[in-house]
Amino acid sequence: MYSANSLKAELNAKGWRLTPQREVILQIFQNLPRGKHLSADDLSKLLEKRGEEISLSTIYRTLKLMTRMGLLRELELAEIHKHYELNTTSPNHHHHIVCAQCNMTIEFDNSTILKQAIKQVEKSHLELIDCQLTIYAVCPEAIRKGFPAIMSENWACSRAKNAKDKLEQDFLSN
Amino acid sequence: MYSANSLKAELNAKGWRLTPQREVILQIFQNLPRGKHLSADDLSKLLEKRGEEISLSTIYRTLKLMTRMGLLRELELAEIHKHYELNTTSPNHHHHIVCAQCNMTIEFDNSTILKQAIKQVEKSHLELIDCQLTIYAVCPEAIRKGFPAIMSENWACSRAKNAKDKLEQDFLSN
DNA sequence: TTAAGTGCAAAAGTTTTGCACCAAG
DNA sequence: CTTGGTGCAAAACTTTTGCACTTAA
Repeated sequence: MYSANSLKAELNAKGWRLTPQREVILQIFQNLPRGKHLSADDLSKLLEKRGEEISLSTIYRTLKLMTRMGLLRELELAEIHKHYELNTTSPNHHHHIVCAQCNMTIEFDNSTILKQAIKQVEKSHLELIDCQLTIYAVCPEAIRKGFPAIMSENWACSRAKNAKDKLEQDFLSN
Repeated sequence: MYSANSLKAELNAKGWRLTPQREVILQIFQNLPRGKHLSADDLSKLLEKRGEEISLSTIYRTLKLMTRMGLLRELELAEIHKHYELNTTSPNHHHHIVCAQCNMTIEFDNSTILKQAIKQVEKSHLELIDCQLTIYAVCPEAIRKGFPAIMSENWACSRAKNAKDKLEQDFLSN
């Protein structure tokens, strides 16, 4: 977990500055319940709700910066746009399964994957920042309903709906 | 490799139709050299160059459809927008390493990853469509130049530049 | 002090959609 | 025939940028 001080140190070492905006944003991600990700827009709305509004441009710039620094991971789940979460090593490092039909997302742990990533990166003489295994699959409900067609474009299985409700209930509306 | 006939069968089974546009698009992906990916826009330009223009809306709709069908894989590499390639099982199934600094992309094979994905999917009672391990790393040149800061926003290491030139030379301009 | 960071508004892209027409099955 | 697909143009979004003003170091 990053303190404001270590963030400052890391930024300053590169000629960058610690600003209140950057501190707040990192804090939000640090307090995000496991398994929740935020898009630029989610983050903006959340900040607004908390009365700490930060301009969208700054949000975009900060997300990009922190991703490049290796502090955040950029998730590309399903067709929804980019989401971010904290980039942590063990014990929270995890991967995702996404339903190709309804975008439902499940997290899972798997230490073998990280080991393989380390192996590959060493082979290419690179420095590892993050690795994400994204599995695209179809959930049983979607299969039953006749994947991959038949259903309307914005059909979502009940699991996906629950997950979405749960996200809002857990986090965005408090 | 999909023939026009098997594509037709798969589409028809779901109440969809085989159109010349869909056939051409699938064919393009089938003939794409290994390691090349196309964005919607690349595909559009390529088709135009070949004199088989297809409207951008149709391209977007087709890419989405084929991804949902499991025919294409949607790649989310670096900060560049979505790219697509054929979704193949062995021997062409592969994964990507992306430089967080310059977006250079390297492909690699690793059969362990697919095995892990199958394990995870079975555990959740899902049906596998695709799995992609994306490794974010920093290339040596970027490290030397002082990653993650100092360099300008659109700095790219020489490897990235070469890779980009190579793509154009290999494929887009012929 | 001074260079980096922010917010705003505008611009640049990318992706989606409504609708009339076309064509596959 | 009938229903799904296409192309076009417009709309909707998301993300980036130029610029004047702040502010961290």
